[in-house]
Amino acid sequence: MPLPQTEMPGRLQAYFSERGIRMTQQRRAILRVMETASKHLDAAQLLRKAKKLDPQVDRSTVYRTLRLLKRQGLIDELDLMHLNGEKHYYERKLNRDHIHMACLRCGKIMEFVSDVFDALKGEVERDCRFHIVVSRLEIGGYCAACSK
Amino acid sequence: MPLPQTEMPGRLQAYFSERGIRMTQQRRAILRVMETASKHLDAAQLLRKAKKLDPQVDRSTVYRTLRLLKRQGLIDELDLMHLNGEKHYYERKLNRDHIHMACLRCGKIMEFVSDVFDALKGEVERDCRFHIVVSRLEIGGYCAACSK
DNA sequence: TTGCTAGTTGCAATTCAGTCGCATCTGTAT
DNA sequence: ATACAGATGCGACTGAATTGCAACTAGCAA
Ligand SMILES: [Mn+2]
Ligand SMILES: [Mn+2]
Ligand SMILES: [Zn+2]
Ligand SMILES: [Zn+2]
Repeated sequence: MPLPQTEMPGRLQAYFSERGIRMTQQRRAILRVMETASKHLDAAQLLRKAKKLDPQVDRSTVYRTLRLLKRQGLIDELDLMHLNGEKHYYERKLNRDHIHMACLRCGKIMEFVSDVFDALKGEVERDCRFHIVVSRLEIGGYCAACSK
Repeated sequence: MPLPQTEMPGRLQAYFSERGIRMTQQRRAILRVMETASKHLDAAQLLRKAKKLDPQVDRSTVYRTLRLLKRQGLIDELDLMHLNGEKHYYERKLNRDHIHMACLRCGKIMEFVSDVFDALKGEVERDCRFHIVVSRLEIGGYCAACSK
């Protein structure tokens, strides 16, 4: 009978074992938060949520795990226009890349998936002979509600 | 006979007077550096260069002027994939937006202008009814030389 | 020219995000 | 069970950026 923590491993945990990356209590908590997060989290929010699953998680472990997840290409790092300080935000990398729009007035963050974006990346790879690993398109401006 | 500092005002200085923004010795130095910079500068580099024109320029004035230039839409702020610490980079906003690519191996920064990029921004404005003020597409990956 | 004043500056202290060194601990392979 | 590479917690630290405040000055009006 498997332990509760290892039941239904999320995709991030699955990647870790596939790639032979060591799993720890703290990483389990952090990965679970990243997996179930509904929105972009900064490191402090991630720490707070992870501590609820395992009070023993430390800030430096959060940062070290974020670095690992970035290196593995499992998460993306965002500025979200640094509307609120210099911190960065993180989200799971899903199948399809998306654009982020941040409203400079109300702070709302919107996401947008676009074939044109994919075409643009294809153009860069082809015309610049540049092998893309990670891409971030972040747009600042005014949302529909704030535009008028 | 005009003073040397006011001869041939650069475009940034011109914008300042057009918009009734006060001009100071320190701002003159900072604007001149931004105008003549051949590449993306971080705040510390900008400070060093500005000090050569006016040794009296202070770090906080550099940051305050950068904030002003950003608010006025005269410069863009970049991460350049934070390849070298958490600092940000700045460049004059020119007529045409461009994409930044950063090689994760050799650190080279490349720029790329693309109609597809412009089309993508058009799509965002139209489909999301989002009024774009500033946009940043930053790509990390491997340049042609480093790809093989 | 001369003052006036709102806006700007320098400075030092401060905040804040993120990193690091090291002793200790633990996941995993044997 | 044991060994040990690798991960962790802790606290100190770094580096980027901000701030409060007294002093200064650009730009304007008299
Ligand atoms: Mn997102
Ligand atoms: Mn950033
Ligand atoms: Zn809005
Ligand atoms: Zn390269």
